[in-house]
Amino acid sequence: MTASVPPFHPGSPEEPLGYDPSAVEARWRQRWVDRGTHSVDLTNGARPFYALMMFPYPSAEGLHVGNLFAFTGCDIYARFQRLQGHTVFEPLGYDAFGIHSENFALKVGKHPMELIPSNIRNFRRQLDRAGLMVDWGRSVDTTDASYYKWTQWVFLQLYKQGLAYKKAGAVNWCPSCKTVLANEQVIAGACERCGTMVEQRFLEQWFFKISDYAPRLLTNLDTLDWSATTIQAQRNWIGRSEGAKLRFRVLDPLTDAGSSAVAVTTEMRTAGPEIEVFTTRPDTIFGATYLVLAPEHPLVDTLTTPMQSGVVAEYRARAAKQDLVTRKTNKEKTGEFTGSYAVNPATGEMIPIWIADYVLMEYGTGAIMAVPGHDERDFEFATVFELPIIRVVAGEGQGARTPFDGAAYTGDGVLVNSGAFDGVSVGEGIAKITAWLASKQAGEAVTNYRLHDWCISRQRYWGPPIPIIYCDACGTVPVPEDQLPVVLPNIPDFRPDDSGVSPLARHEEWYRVPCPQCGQKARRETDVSDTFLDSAWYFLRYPSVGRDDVAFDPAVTKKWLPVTTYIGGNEHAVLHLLYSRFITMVLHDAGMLDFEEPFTRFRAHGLIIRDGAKMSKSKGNVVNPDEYIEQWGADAFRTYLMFLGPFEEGGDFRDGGISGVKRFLDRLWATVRDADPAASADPEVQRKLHATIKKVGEDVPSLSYNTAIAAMMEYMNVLRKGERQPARAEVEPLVQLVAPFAPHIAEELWEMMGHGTSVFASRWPAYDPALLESDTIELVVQVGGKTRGKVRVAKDVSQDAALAAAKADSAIGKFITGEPKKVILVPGRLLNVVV
RNA sequence: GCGAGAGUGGCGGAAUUGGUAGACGCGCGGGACUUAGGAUCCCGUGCCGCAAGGCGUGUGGGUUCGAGUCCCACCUUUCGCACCA
Repeated sequence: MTASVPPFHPGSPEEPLGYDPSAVEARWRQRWVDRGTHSVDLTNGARPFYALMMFPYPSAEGLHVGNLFAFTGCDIYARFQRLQGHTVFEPLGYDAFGIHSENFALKVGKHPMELIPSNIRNFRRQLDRAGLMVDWGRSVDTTDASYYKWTQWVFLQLYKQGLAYKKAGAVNWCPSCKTVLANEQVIAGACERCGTMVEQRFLEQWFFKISDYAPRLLTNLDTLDWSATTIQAQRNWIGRSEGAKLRFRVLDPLTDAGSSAVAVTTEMRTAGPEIEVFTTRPDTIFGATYLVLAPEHPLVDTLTTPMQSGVVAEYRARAAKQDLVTRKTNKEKTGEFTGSYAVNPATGEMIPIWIADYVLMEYGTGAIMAVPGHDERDFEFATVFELPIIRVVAGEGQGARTPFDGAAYTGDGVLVNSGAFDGVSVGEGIAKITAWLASKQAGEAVTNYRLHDWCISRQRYWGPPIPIIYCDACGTVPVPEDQLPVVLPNIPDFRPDDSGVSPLARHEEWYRVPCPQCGQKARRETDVSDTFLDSAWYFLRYPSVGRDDVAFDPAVTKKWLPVTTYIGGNEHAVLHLLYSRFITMVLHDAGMLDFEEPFTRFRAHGLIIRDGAKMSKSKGNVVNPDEYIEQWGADAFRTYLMFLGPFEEGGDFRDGGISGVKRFLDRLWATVRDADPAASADPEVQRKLHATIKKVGEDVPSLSYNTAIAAMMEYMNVLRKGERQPARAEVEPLVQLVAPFAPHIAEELWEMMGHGTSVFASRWPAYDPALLESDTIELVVQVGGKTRGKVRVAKDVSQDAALAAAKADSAIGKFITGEPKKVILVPGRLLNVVV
């Protein structure tokens, strides 16, 4: 915690008599616990409202302002809903497994099992201090066996449905650290910790078949009340694209090897295999002059001719050695010819088959038909290797022979050099050519998704062991549900080694177990699961915390789920939210949930920045919430965070700004203290009060916290204008409006005004629409579109009367020269006189 | 490159269906109370100008009685995805 001390002025700011935030806040923290204010009756609570926030990773650094910003925003929303008469369930827990904790533990030389509990204690202290309405009786800690028992159970449900399977997948491997790395840990092809160049390894991994759910995950998005940016991100990630799968017949490599002069005709019968490609542009098939397979494509061995086998093997080895990130970033085209040819089903011509790393095994079929005339990447490749480029689409002003000007033409147009399809538009051509090729058994229309299966294996220590046992006789056997949890053993040597498998694989005493089916010697799966699995179902657990016999109780789940409102960061727009939706759908399909979308409403909050940059230790601009809360109180800090800017966009943290919010709370305190209990409300003040109740009541549910606070400040200025003495009736509702933002002081003031129960047991004040308007208004007068002044007139003034009033006003009248050409009256707003 | 968003005072940010641009707060200036003020309270504060007035929402056009808001072109910038065929 260096360089994070904000430049406070020495000495505490002076507070109005009696207002000591730390004393007030301590008192109410205790009362809330004593009175059980935040523990919810899940069985009988009326009008259930599940307010969810994204649970934090309990780091050793402690709570980040970003966390507090998100939690406060959620808490305000939840407290507001409570004042609306809902029974609000606001749980919070800890997402404490994963590579972050593990790496940190390795760095400081402590064991995560010792580190995490102390981090959690510190988090809990900070969270309590912030005044959140959290029901701590129902918290979760993903690293606790009572929780991950059910995470393992979730895995088994997927396994049962055939949605969990094992296959070899590519991972990043650091040969120096001897460990698997996540893509984010690879910086420019090197390991982020030691700088060694990272390689690719193929390891057997467990996957979840989320790709089966791609169409549903996509179409359901239309039914969700979510932030538009989040929906968009999911759409892009799922990446639906329509096109065709086309089959290219391969010429027999043995027959044709080395005889490039052979005349190939469509009549030539060959016994070779077929290559399937995916394309979104089947209309351009007449321009497909070669095929490209991913280096990892299973057909490469069969296709490679003896003459080419040396260079191909070398190229494949190089591609395999390269890490995944660099391969996808490096755009220079490389590749090798396999020596084989295929037949273009449209032209009947012989085209060469290449391999190149710009074709990815994980997308489509791992093979493409290259149309260099109309695809930029293929154009680059064809240029490098001098392959033929044919025009098959002509845009405006182009013809069949228009040369390419150093680039592919990817625009719209009509087909040319395409036999019977010449003159057909691109759009029509896609459908017609697909149908034509389908009639020749050479392909069919398909929809492809970018989303690929979710790899959940981690060759690491700090996670829930995957509940699988391998038996020589019975094969892969799931751990029976009644034998869960598979407890993660406390081992001192949890550092990964060069074996490429989890540290647990070094512990024979742990992984040697009898087969649950036959009793013979067997071994446990030694990989642990991805942290995203822990968080993909935690919201199902909260209401059922304490139940050791089920993951989630059907009755309580039916009452409380799906989540009413989820508020969280858009950094989880894709993975966490998508995985949660997937797991929910799977459990729904298994008949365990009666809904298939877990989060009815989701809102993404913005990011807090400071000095124009994201807060980070390396930039030295991190704010320590403890110091601010100590200095200003949690109420002021909460309100200030919300006042920085629009909640959904984030804000710029400036040290000086909090004083304005604190002053507002001080004035609120003084106003209650000085209020005259007997006086009746001043009509003008009351009008403003009702306008404020309306405004705040509209702004809070739309998360416009900054403008809600501004409105309350504005009201305070009216209330105390010229040091007037306030009437109690004028300030009492304001205390209720402030309550969601600054709950401690609101409780204290509510009590000071003689209420025996919590302000949160009161109901949100109502406003009287009749009080909002007065009989006269200030009408803005423009002359020729320029504002010249304003006149006070009756609310429903006629145009003529308004014009007369404007002329009568000397400051305005002098601009009205001659007879007006046109007069526009916007009732209640303005008058524009055109001269 | 693709997708989504954002450009408004010294600063963070407000602005209903197109209808007083700059709410609210910070900062700054003046005053009151004070031994004192970095506390509190009051008043002021977009820019130019003594004033009348003029000019102002990234740039250039357009629509309109009237544009921060709508349309066209462009510039800058943030975030996400990125050789996705």
